[in-house]
Amino acid sequence: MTGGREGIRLRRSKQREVILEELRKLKTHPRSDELYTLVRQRLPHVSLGTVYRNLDRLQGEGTAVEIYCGDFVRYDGNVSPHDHFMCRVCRRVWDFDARHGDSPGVPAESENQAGFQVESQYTMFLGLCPDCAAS
Amino acid sequence: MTGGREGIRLRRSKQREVILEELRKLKTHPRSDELYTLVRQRLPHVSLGTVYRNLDRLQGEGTAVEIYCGDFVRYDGNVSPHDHFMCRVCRRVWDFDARHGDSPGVPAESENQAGFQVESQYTMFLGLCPDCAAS
DNA sequence: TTAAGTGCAAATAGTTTGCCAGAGT
DNA sequence: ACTCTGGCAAACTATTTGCACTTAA
Repeated sequence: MTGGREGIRLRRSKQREVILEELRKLKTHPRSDELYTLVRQRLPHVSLGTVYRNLDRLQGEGTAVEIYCGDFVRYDGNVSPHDHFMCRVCRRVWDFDARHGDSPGVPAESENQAGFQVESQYTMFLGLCPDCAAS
Repeated sequence: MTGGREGIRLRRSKQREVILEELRKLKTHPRSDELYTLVRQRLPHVSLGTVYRNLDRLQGEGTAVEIYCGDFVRYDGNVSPHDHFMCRVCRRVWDFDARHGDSPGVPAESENQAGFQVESQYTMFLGLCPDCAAS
């Protein structure tokens, strides 16, 4: 198993490479349009559609993570399990460490609840960021 | 403090009442259009805009909770802290109990991280629901 | 050579909003 | 009466998609 779908030979592309590089550079969990602006500085002719198509593919491969923020989606190049804080005012997202030593929040024991197969999980903390709390 | 904004005298309305009743009847965390369909069975002339306006208001008052599912928002009439499971295939959402006795997932100790004020939190579990796992 | 990937623009779809009529206090 | 609230439809905006052209392999 290579992980790809049957019968489809995947190719690399400069665009996808740059998109992933720029995403990984950031700690800010950018929106698609923010990433689009950055990528365009290196590839002036990329289209927003290409950014969306590749982000969708990266997340399908497990190389990027989508963070749903209500009005839009933010992207995270850090795939390792970690949690997020979202400011209810400016809607920006930060990494947030709230895990205890004994893996809290893990589904009750080993078995899944009533046949639900948990593949991943995340905790979202909501509140005010330092900037918005100050104003 | 009544919780309302200054200078605005809030009124009750039949529409909002019915919307909240229908929302609370459900365990299914409906989308706006699903709720719209239900409410229209009791109030045939409600508009989708009214449903949105009232759901927004209910969540602003803390009477309902928005669950971001990517393409759309789901609503939950259960305001008490609890977690959710979302099926990655059908995108439906269920309540999910994964909390331990010692309040896991709470931000590190009493103080907030670097000035971030946590007001609420939730954990989302992602995976396959029994229905989609079977197919 | 061949089909995956892209650029572009138009289309989609969930949600929001302006406006005026209607209703709660 | 005063003004919050709703109905309706148009507007908005993030995202998706069709199509012809490029390009990796």
